[in-house]
Amino acid sequence: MQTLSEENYLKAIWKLVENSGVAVSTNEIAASVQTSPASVTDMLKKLADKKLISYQRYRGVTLSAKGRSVAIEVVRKHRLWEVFLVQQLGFKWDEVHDIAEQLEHIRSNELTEKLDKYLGFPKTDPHGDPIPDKTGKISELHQIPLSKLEKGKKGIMTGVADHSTQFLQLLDKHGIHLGDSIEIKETTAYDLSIAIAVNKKKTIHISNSVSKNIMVSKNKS
Amino acid sequence: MQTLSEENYLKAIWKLVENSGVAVSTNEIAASVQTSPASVTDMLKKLADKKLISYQRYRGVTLSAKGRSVAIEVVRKHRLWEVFLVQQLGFKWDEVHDIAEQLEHIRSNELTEKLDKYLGFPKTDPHGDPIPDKTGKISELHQIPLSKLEKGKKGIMTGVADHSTQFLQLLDKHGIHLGDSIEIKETTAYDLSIAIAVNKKKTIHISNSVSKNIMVSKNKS
DNA sequence: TTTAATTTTTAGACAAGCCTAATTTATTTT
DNA sequence: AAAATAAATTAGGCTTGTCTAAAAATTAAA
Repeated sequence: MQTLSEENYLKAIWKLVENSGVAVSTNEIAASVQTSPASVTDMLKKLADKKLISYQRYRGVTLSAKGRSVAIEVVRKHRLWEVFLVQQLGFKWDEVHDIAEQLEHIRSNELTEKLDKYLGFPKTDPHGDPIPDKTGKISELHQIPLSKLEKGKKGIMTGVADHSTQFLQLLDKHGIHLGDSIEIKETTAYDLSIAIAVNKKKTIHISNSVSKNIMVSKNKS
Repeated sequence: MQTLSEENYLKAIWKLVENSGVAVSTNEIAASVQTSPASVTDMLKKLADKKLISYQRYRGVTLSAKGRSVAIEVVRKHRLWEVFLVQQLGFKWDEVHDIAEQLEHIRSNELTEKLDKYLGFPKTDPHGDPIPDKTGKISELHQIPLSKLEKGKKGIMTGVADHSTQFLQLLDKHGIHLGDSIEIKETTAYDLSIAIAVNKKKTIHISNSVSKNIMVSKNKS
């Protein structure tokens, strides 16, 4: 049984490892959980004692099988609750993160499974992130940033790399939503900004900092 | 903003005051939150500093207006989540307490209000306990223990005084549910046991320790 | 109304999680 | 390869919420 704090560390480490594929540093974890490096070192010792991570001083951290499964379970709950909040309760996609951060720590396997079933075993959360199944398996996404798509190519928007309220609201303002088809109409080498057609209708102009954070699944031509 | 532990103390004090109407003792609170009297004294000081309770050493405790409103908000959330767990997710009424104990601490007014609406603004939880409304108002129940009903009288079962899994499962086994009509068929002076007719059909015999914990709303004749 | 029993509080400790400041190890630069 | 820089760890402390044992206050009993 893990404490709330331990769960948050494991989740943070999982996300960092997931993105980089290599061992993560104390500083990275500290930035991720918003605490001091010294506090992270303390916690890493505890997690190592509990065999949840593999850790050697000054050498960085990776998750053990057990630690990974705890982390994935937390992520699973977070994303399921986000689906509940948006689909059932009518929250907007930029409003659910903080609430799901709390709900993800509710302890009851039966609750998680019943919620999953209630929601119809969703594959992704409201931001397009995959929801691990009960065994911890996570479906592959085959996404690339919109910024990597060449002129003339089309994709379906299936996710975001930036989950901040600010960014999500910006997409709302531009009328860009999960599932929309996006075609690259124009690219500008100077600032890497692009013009895109959304659902074959409105054409809008977005900067590279925006297109980097829009994830799309490739389509032919 | 209160800590999880503070919320649990306030809830416990509220329930004790609600039942007795008088100031509650350190020992009663200790029994209720399953801790030592010394720990309770420590916490009472903190709660008094925060003006959540009115407290003088050796003299017992009552809630301040602010403390009462925090406690009622926690109870409101607990009972709303119980409705969700039973009505939406299909939990049985004896399975939801521990999960609701966790969910009651989730912080988000918007979540509470949306959940309330989603559930159709229920008046009572799966055990018949009234759900405080958004302003903290709690509807009166007009219940009496089944043991106080005289021979020949009828009532509608509307609640339980004992919320334990054991007791709830016993009622299930007897086929006694919220909303059932109950008529006193026979009373036995010796052991205070009674024979009752449930929904005008099956007649069953129950002991006083059981009838004491079944709450009914009186009906004519 | 003094003594005995009970209740409550104080004293002193401890674990979890966090902090800052100082030190140690690793990495980069020259 | 030595010096400078950056990263990580240790040392020492703080708060919250808990504990046990001892002391004080209240209540009940003789």
